Amino acid sequence: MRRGRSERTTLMDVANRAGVSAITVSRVLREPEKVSPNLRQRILDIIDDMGYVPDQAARALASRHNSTFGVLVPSLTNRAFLGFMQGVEERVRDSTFRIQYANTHNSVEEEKRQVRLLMSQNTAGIVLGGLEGLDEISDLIRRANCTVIQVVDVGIETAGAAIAVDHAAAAEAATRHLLACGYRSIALLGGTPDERGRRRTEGYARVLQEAGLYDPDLIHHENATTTTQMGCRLLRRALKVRPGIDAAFCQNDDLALGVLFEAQRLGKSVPDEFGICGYNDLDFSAVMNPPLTTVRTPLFEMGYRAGDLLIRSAEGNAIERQTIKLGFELIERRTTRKREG
Amino acid sequence: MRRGRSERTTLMDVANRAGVSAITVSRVLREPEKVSPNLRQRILDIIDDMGYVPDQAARALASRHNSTFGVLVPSLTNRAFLGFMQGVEERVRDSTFRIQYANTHNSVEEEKRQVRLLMSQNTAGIVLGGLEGLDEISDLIRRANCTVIQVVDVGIETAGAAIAVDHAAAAEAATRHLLACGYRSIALLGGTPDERGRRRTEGYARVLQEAGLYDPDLIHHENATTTTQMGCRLLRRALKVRPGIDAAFCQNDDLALGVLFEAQRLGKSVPDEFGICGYNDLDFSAVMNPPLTTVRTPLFEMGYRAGDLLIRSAEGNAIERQTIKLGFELIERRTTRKREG
DNA sequence: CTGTTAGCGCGTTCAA
DNA sequence: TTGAACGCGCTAACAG
Repeated sequence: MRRGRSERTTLMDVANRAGVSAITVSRVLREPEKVSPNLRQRILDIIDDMGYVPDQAARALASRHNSTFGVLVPSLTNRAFLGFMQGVEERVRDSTFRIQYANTHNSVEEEKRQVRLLMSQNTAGIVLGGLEGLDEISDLIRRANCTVIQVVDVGIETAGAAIAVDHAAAAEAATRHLLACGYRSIALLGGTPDERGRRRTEGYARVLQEAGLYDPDLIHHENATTTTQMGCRLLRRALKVRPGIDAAFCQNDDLALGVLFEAQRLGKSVPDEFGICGYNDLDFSAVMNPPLTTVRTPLFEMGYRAGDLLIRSAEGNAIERQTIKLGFELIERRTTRKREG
Repeated sequence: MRRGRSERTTLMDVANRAGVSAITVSRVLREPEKVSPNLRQRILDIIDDMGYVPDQAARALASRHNSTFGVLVPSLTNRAFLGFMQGVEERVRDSTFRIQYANTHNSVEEEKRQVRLLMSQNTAGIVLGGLEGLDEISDLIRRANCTVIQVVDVGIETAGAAIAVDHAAAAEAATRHLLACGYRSIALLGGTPDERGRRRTEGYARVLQEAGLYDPDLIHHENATTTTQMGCRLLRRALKVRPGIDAAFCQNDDLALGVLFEAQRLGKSVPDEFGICGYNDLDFSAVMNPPLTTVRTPLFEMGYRAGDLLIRSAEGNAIERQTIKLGFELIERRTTRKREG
């Protein structure tokens, strides 16, 4: 039995054994209907017997295309991106395309490296889930020989097609809701402030400024991906700086979960004494005690639409520079009081 | 300006512009010290200016190797795998290798397809995070022309190197702990029962059988990835079938979180009336109210070690058929009573 | 339905 | 330090 780094079986090996030419074996694999049934079956048996696996590098080189999509996400630990990835998968799953993910760790440099790597592989299409270094990367995108779908915020100039959500407006809606519930000192808690986060912060600040309630000392970030433990820490920190805060708008539901736990531990009753609003409507949010008021972003759909654009483009449809704008929804549950009036 | 699917810039284009031969440009990229500084810089400038990106397919075909590792996980939604993936990343991050992930959706067929795809690309190494269809896949592994690291349970025959954890023993420890706390009717709650899950179930069943407390109607699964909402549903189902259950051993902490929420809603006090033990010690487990008793598995380290094996192997070290066995730890927190006696 | 010829873009090998 | 010739494994285009 062969083992380890043995020489690879090639198309030619199979062809020799079958007594046909290489192209016939190639056809059996790609256009089986063009080969007579008998011969086809005989070759398939030989392929199976020899354990032949086509070399994608050679295939990609010869045909000048590749049947995998690259999906770049800035973080693997942020559950928001998981919802997004599931959407892409769902759409791509029963096509002939495969997906490969890569993690850019919120780094523009890494993102550029990964985009280059994907381009180097003649990837059929790329989804860019991040939102950093847009200027630096748009040059790369323009030069790409494949479709690139960007997931961005509204109002951002993109080099190609894009899926956009208005994060600033979503944050405004959440902040307005907290005000409408009668909360007056609303903290903003978040992790590494990426572009999306900055836009949410803007929306939050705008509403509080209008209401004359803005205070920069209400804003707290840690430089890492959001976690539930971080939520606990941020609430303590916020309370230390401004003991009078009566609500928190969290940049992600996992933070909100931690805030709830910590508030309970501090003896603050939610929502009466302290209001919490999350972001993204993750799995656990609906079943917490009390259930979490949050902003639902169409994570899955964003992924699905991105996958759809990729596939349609790969099938030869021009998708050009369209930007698909998707909405959000404020889900009022029980971590905020009933609205006044 | 060039845009869209323009012809790709090749090594030859760069060489022509520089007035040198292709191989010199190739050397600038791979063995810069072998090209005179002046020429090197001039070529680098041209490469930059033309936006040349080497074609990995051609490179892989010519050199017969590739500098990316493939990491296959059965699920993206299971946070346990995220910890694992982070471990791999951490080890691989500042090497010259890149990582590409693929999701096998707990499907043996998909796993085989992905392994074939990776092999087709002459991937430098593969990590197999799943644990399904081992027999069917070991043939593929043996034929692989790259190192394959499997993440498995102890006692499983693997074709190559492996990282193993004794899931049955971990489940035994958890179940024994619940018994020691005085719980007598212990439900087992889980998602899609993969091989790991089956082994945990075995460990759980063994301990309860010894104690004369085993009852198949205590075991509940849903055929999907575990979620917090699933935890709520499973607890209700378990209580409907056996109203007298006084504890739950959950196959994953997110289930345990849901079980806690649901128990609170049902007015059951945790840990006095109802005990909960989780699995994996996820981020939120330490800060829940009350904090979760759980089994900590070395997810990050498993990934780190897998990445390490891959790199050492790619650097030419023989890593052969070793199996690295890693331990687990029962973390006693407050969702279980103090042990009796 | 099957085969022949040519070449994808690069790295290896050997020579200058 | 640089280059020429060749081939990696496969597919496109055209023949038969």
